[in-house]
Amino acid sequence: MKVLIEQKCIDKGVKLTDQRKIIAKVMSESEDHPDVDELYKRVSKIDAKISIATVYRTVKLFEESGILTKHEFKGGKARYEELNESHHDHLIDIKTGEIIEFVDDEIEKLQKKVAEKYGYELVDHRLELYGVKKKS
Amino acid sequence: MKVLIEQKCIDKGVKLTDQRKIIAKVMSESEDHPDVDELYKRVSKIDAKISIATVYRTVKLFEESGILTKHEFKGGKARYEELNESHHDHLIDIKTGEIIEFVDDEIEKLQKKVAEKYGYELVDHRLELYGVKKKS
DNA sequence: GTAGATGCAAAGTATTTGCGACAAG
DNA sequence: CTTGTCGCAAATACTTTGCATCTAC
Repeated sequence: MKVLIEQKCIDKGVKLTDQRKIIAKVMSESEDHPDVDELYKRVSKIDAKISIATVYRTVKLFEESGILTKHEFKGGKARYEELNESHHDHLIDIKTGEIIEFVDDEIEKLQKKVAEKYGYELVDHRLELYGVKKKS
Repeated sequence: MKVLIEQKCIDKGVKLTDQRKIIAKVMSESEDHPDVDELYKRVSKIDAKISIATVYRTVKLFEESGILTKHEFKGGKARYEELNESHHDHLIDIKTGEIIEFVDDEIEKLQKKVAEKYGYELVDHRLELYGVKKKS
């Protein structure tokens, strides 16, 4: 069963205000990777009085609390996605903007190996593939 | 022998103004990945009258002409690097900001394979490793 | 000579912040 | 109660652009 962001806030001791509950709900229900503007539009439908400053403050707070993760894909605004157990990278369709999530254990291993080769411990990484759909 | 950016401009039919020659020279001589501000500082030492708007316009032009490449590493400003034959990715020291360039053919191949698995032709990619130096 | 480049300042984006009012625990 | 949050508008950081002038080819 999916753990709601609201529950994660409680678990992590993040104070729950009405605004945060709405933002949490909207992000929990989002299957895509909305940017702040899009998220603001969605929460505004539920409560038109929420300010965009609160949305910015909240996504930042959620990110720092390990609830959301921020992506900055090429040539776009920052987008947010719920952070859950399963790590994945992204394949972006440069024509349509569609985003496909993928996992490749072998690439993960090789990344760690590269970092180690240079005497580093891998703390974070970013792997994005940009492609166009092949005609089949 | 290293091909200067100025020569690349001639080859690609990019008009060479005094300002562009200076920016080309500074980038050709840069071993690092300067952001626009840093580049502006460097060119200002040669010609203090160059405006930052010209620097912005020029890096964009050079990027579109395939002479420079732009990086937007996590939590920083856009940085530029000369684009040359050898593709490479980056390992960034999150403590010092040091950037190490690396190549891993196996990762490259796997990326292409992942894209193909989803029916895409890989057009571009971004791979960045963020790490901390290990005590040896 | 002319299309395109430049410098300047103003405008545009995305995001952050100071502050007084307000609400969660 | 009291600490932290909110809404608002102003501020910031980075980048782009309109316009009159200038310059490479």
